[in-house]
Amino acid sequence: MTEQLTLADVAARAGVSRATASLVLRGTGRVSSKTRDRVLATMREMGYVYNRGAATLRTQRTSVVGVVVTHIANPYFGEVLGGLDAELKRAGFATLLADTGDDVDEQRRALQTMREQRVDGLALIPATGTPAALLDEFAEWSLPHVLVSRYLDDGNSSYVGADDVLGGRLAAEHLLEHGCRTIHYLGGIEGILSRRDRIRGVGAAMAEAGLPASALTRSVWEVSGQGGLAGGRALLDGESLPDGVICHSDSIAMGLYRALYDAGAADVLRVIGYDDVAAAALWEPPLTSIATHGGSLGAAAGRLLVERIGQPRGQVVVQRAAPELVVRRSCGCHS
Amino acid sequence: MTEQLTLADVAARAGVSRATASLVLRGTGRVSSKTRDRVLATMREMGYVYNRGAATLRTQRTSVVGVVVTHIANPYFGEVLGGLDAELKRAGFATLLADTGDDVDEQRRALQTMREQRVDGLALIPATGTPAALLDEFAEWSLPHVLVSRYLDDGNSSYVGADDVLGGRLAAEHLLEHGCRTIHYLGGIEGILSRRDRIRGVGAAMAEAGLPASALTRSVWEVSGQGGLAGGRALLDGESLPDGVICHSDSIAMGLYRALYDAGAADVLRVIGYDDVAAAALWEPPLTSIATHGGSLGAAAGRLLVERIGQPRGQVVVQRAAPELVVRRSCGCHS
DNA sequence: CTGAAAGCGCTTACAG
DNA sequence: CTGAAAGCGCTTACAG
Repeated sequence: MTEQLTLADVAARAGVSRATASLVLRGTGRVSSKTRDRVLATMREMGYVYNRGAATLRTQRTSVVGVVVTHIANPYFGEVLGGLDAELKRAGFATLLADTGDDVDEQRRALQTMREQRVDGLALIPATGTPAALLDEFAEWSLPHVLVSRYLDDGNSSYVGADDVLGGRLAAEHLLEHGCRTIHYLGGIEGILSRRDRIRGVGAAMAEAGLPASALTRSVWEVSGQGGLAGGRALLDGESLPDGVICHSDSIAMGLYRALYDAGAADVLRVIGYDDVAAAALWEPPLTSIATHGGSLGAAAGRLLVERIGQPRGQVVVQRAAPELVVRRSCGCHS
Repeated sequence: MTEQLTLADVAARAGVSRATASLVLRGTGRVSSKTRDRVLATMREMGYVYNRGAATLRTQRTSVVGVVVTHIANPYFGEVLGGLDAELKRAGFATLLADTGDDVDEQRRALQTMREQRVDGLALIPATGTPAALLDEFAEWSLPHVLVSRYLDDGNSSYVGADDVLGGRLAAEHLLEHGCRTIHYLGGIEGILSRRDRIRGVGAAMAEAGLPASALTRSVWEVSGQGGLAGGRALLDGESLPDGVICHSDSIAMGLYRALYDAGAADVLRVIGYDDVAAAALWEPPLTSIATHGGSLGAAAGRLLVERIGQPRGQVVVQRAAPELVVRRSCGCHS
């Protein structure tokens, strides 16, 4: 920031032209190894720091990727973000982060910043209520991007997420094996695709087991411990309890258990959570959950994005990772 | 990325010079409002996007701030990061993120990236084992920075964190009120300042209560659920149990409870956690914890950093936010 | 294998 | 109140 040592300074000291110094810096062949070593040594000795921004002006590449998330503090998204960041770093990109708080206007502002900073690509967990038309704008800007975790169906964007239909099915099938005849799907925001898909998977498994559609009930709650708590209380206040509950997230499952404990009825329900966050295994009872492996999902998104930055005209890829049922005890299994 | 519409294009269309267009863009007075409106309208109409990188080359300011953390997926750091990001955004800075995985070498690389990107300032949660000498380098680079959550005592850096001595004291005093005569401090990494400070606070409170130094024991475990689980098992395997346990984090407390439940001894100990993460209130028993309010801590760090960027020669500020004891039931209180 | 020169898109004194 | 010109620190054909 102060010194502003430039390549010209290094070149002068090393007795070469700026062009040669630049060639050495970028490792682009065509320089004798003797010269290279001398220049490199000079750089180190002078404490030269590459000015990436200046290079950007010339090359039109920033080596920065935008990552726009809905809620950093959410442990699951934290895992996704960790995997994403690691993979981007490996490919030589820095991560420009923005948290939208799941607000569409805030997201608009974040995207504007990303454009002004000329990010080379964008990983986006779209905020609830994002119009699919937003993606057309990306195409217009020719901004390579990949959707993560939440899908917007414009048929034109790459996406990495979990196979939610399968996740719902796995949870339901396990509950059915336990003999459940009625299942409640607890929580999640109205209208989001992941919830619809999971419920579809649950419904399919139940239909195959010969259960009527009425055997599957559902309710909408904020995706958080508080949402689960409120949902759990509502469930307990209802006229009849379902045999099993599939929660939209582990945090909802934890809130549900809080309600159950408060009512002195912790073992009255078979419960399955979703995401398999770190605390799930520690919970009492240990939470049976659908693992979606946020870290590797983020890493996959990172790899895909890097690929798209390399070939902007490449194929649209929609990747749905198979989730896994992790059986512990909240479903009624004993280990 | 493609179009590359420049200010010159806008100026030509609006019939003014590039200089005037630039003045309009930056809102730096000296332009008739008629001209301003015309230029602004032209920008909108043409879909012009400011190229911040180009401006940076001239102004030497990037409007980007580096945030280097040890572990994004940690829910507590996620909260800190959220508060930090919100505050930086408010001041017009974008956040360049790097996760070090608490590794010193990775941290070195992250800092190099931050320098190459010419960030205007830096918020750092230092990795375990970071030499205090690192901070001298920052001064050398004249890079405004603030340490967050973990202190390095170089007497020359601004810092925002929780008052750990007080936190330890609050936890101990509450346990003492419950009649505890022996206390174990569970987990945390050997040698880190926060652990030392908390233990000091615990020790002081116990001494004031007339207890001998031997009444306070401690053990070192990784700060995670797995660390807590291992620590809990070790505790149970020991010859005698303490009356109360103060955990270095809520995750450790959760791991401890897993060990207790597995041993069928969930209520044999009075337990206090640390951080008061969202799941603490849902836990069974609801976790009494020391709240450090990660979000507002992050926000405070953001404000301080913005201030330092504005006045690099300003005072060094060390801010220790007072933590609060949140009483729930794991300590033995009944609500 | 190396050097001279133009140019990336802005901002900022300096004239007028 | 507005315009012409220099310059921020790089990279990249193009000569030699």
